Amino acid sequence: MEARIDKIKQQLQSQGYKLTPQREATVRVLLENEEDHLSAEDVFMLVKDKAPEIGLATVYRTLELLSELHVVEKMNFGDGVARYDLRSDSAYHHHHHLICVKCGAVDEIMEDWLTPLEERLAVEYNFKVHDHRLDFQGICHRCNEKEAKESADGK
Amino acid sequence: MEARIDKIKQQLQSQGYKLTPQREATVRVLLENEEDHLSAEDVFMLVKDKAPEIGLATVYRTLELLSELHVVEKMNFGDGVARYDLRSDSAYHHHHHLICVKCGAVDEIMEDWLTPLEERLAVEYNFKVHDHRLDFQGICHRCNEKEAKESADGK
DNA sequence: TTAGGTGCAAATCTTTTGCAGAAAG
DNA sequence: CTTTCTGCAAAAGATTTGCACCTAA
Repeated sequence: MEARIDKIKQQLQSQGYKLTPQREATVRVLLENEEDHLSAEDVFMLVKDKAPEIGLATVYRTLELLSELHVVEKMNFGDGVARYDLRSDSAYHHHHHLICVKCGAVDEIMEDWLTPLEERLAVEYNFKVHDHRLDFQGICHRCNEKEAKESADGK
Repeated sequence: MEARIDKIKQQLQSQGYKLTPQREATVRVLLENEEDHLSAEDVFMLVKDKAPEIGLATVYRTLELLSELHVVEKMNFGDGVARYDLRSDSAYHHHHHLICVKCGAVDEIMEDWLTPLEERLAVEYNFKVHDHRLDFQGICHRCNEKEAKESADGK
């Protein structure tokens, strides 16, 4: 974890930015919640535990900055708030979501399924892909299992 | 076009809703601009030509209603506004976007590339897919061609 | 006549910005 | 010192809501 923070510090410094205590606290929250897709408000509340004096505007500014540096990915699931995800090297470009319409959970899958499609896009549409995003809406394995269990119980 | 409006009228009526003049004007704007991905504000301004007395709130309410009925698809490209797309039967479920990071254009491709992946999701992740969304960010064919031309001109 | 619809204005919610002071090199 | 950063409060934008009136079965 410290190694990853150091790396982000270097990324910031190479562009003339500082890793201030507020930014570090924000990054730590993202690191500690890598599984989730936190909104700015979520991050703000978690950061407040570490640094109670921080302002929401600073969180927004930090997330925006990290987003520009491609340290986090800013995304939008259509619920009116932007969500932010730490972008580990291996996740880069191979990062899809399974969004459960029943319980709201967002799971990630890290397989790289789209490279062949991107090649087709270049050839057939003359479109040079920089990045992509693939989300599936449906019923997650937890809800499927729960339902299977309930109907087995004769419910 | 009238046939499609009739169909939407039936969809509304089957749920107890009416196709009012305002709603019809809104649907017509969507039909006439099927290639685009209009924001609520865009729709509002276009609808005003047909029905100047309409209010923005009505447009929002109409788009929301049509969205619930799956007549339009509400989506979000990360620029802070929701965009709405008429959902033709054939487009249903096979509707991907090519978003140009240079000029901002959003093109659509209608191929069905994901069915095999959805089968894998069901088997490997026990995830039952209802819908999906696939967006590519990159450079569109227009920008690619323009750039090719400019470098050919020795620019 | 009754439920559904509408326009308007006000309210709400997320995100951004201006500014004066604080921190870091 | 000078640039970058911060917190606060205000502003901005998109969307939603309350309400009184309207309209069609």
